[in-house]
Amino acid sequence: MASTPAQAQTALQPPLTERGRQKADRREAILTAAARLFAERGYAGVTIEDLGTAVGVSGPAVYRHFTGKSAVLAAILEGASRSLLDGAERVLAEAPDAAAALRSLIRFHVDFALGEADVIAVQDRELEQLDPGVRHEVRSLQRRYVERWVDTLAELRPDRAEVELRFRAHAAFGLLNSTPHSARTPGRRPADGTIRGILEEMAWASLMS
Amino acid sequence: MASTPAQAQTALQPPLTERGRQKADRREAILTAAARLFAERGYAGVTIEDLGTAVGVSGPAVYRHFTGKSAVLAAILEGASRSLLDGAERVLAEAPDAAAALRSLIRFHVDFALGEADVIAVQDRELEQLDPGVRHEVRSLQRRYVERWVDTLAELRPDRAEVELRFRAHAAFGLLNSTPHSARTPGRRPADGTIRGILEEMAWASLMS
DNA sequence: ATTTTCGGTTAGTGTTCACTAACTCGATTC
DNA sequence: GAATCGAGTTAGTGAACACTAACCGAAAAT
Repeated sequence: MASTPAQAQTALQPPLTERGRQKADRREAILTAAARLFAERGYAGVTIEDLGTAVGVSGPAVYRHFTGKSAVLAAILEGASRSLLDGAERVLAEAPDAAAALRSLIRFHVDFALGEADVIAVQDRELEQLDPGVRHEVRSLQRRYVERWVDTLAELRPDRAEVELRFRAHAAFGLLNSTPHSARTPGRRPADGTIRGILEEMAWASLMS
Repeated sequence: MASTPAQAQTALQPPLTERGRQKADRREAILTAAARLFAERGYAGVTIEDLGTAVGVSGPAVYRHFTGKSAVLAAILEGASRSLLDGAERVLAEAPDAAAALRSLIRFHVDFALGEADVIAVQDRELEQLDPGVRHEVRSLQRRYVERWVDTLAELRPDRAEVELRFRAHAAFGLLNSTPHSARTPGRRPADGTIRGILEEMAWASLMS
C-alpha cells in the first residue's frame, strides 16, 4: 500500500523515537494484513482477534492503533482512493497530450490494480460497510478520480456526452479491476507481463470504440 | 448444512395444492428479497429476521423454506450460475456462426446483468461465504459458462492462446458486471437503452482488440 | 368428522465478537 | 535514578444473531 497518503492517521508529528517508529511499522503491518484478510473473507468475516494474530499480537492490542474495526477499513479505503487520485494527478501533469494522458492513466491503473489487488478488491466490495462520514469522503475522492478520466476522454472524444464518458470510465474500471477478482479463482492466467499488455489493450479499445 | 446440491430450488414434486403454491411463492419472494438485501448490505449484514420481515413474515418462518441462512445464499448463486449457463447454451444453439454467437453471448450477458443486477452483485461478492460443497458446484457452473465464451472466441481468434482468451473473457465480465456496482453509486447514468448499446460495443471492442 | 400436516407464531439458548477494565513492564522523560 | 508513558497482556461484559423448542390453527388427507 505504501504511500501513507497525506496526514490521515499517522500522527501529525510522528515522534522520531524508537517506540514511535515501531508503532508506525505495526500500524502499517495491520493495514496490509487487514487488506488481505478483508479481501479473502470479507470485512464481516474477519475478527479483531484475526487482525491482531496476523501481525503477531493478540486481539485488543489493535485498539492501540485504531479506534475500532471500522477505522481499519476506513484507513484502507481512504488510503487507496487518495493514492489513486494522487497518482492520476501526477501522471496527468507529465502527459504531453490527451492520447498520452489516457495511455498513462490506463497504465497507472493497471499497475495499481495488479500491485494492490487486495485493496482494490476491498474497495470494490466493502464501501457500504464504512461509517457515513468516511464513506462520503471516499466517494468524493473516487468521484474526483473519475473526473480526471472523464476530462481526458472528453479531449479525445468531444463528440460524446459527458454522461456516456463517465459511464464508459466506470465500465473500464470494472474491466481493469477484474484481476483482483479472478486472482481469487484458481484458473490459470497468462504471465504477469502479458496480463499488463492485454489489460491496457482491452481498456483502450473499449474506451475508444 | 445445505447439502441439497442437486434438486435444490424447485421441489421435486410441487404438490398442486393451494398450500403448496403459496409456499412456492413465498420461497421465491424470499429469494428475491434476499438478493436485494445481500446486494445492498452484504451477506453478513443481513439477518434472518430481515429476510422474514422483507416478505411479511417474521424471523424463524424462513426456516420453513430454507435450512439456514447459507442455504438462501446457495439457492441464489446456484440459480444464477445455472441461468447463465442455460442461457449461453440456448443462445449458442441458434447462432449461425462464431461472430453471431459472440454478439449473442454479449447481448445475453448484458440483459442478464441489467435485469438481475442484485444477483450479479451478490455473485461477484459473496462466493466465498458459501459452504464448500455448494461453492464447488457454483464454481463448476461458472467455469462451464466461461468455456462457452472461450470456445466462441477461439473460433474468431485462433491465433490466440486459450489462457489469453479465458483471461479476456474474465475481463469482459468485469466490464459487463460493472453496472450493478455503479448502479449503487448515485452518479447519473445514460438511459437504459443507451447503456445496452455502449456495453455491447465496449465488450466487443475489448475482446476483439 | 376426525386426524394429520405444516407454515406460521413467540420465547428461549448458546455462541460469537466488538469493545472495555485492570494491570504489567520496558522505553522515554525529567 | 525516579516518575511517566504507552503498547502490550488477560479477563470480562453486553449485545447481536443463527438457530431451536413448543405451541397454534387452518388446509389437506382419511
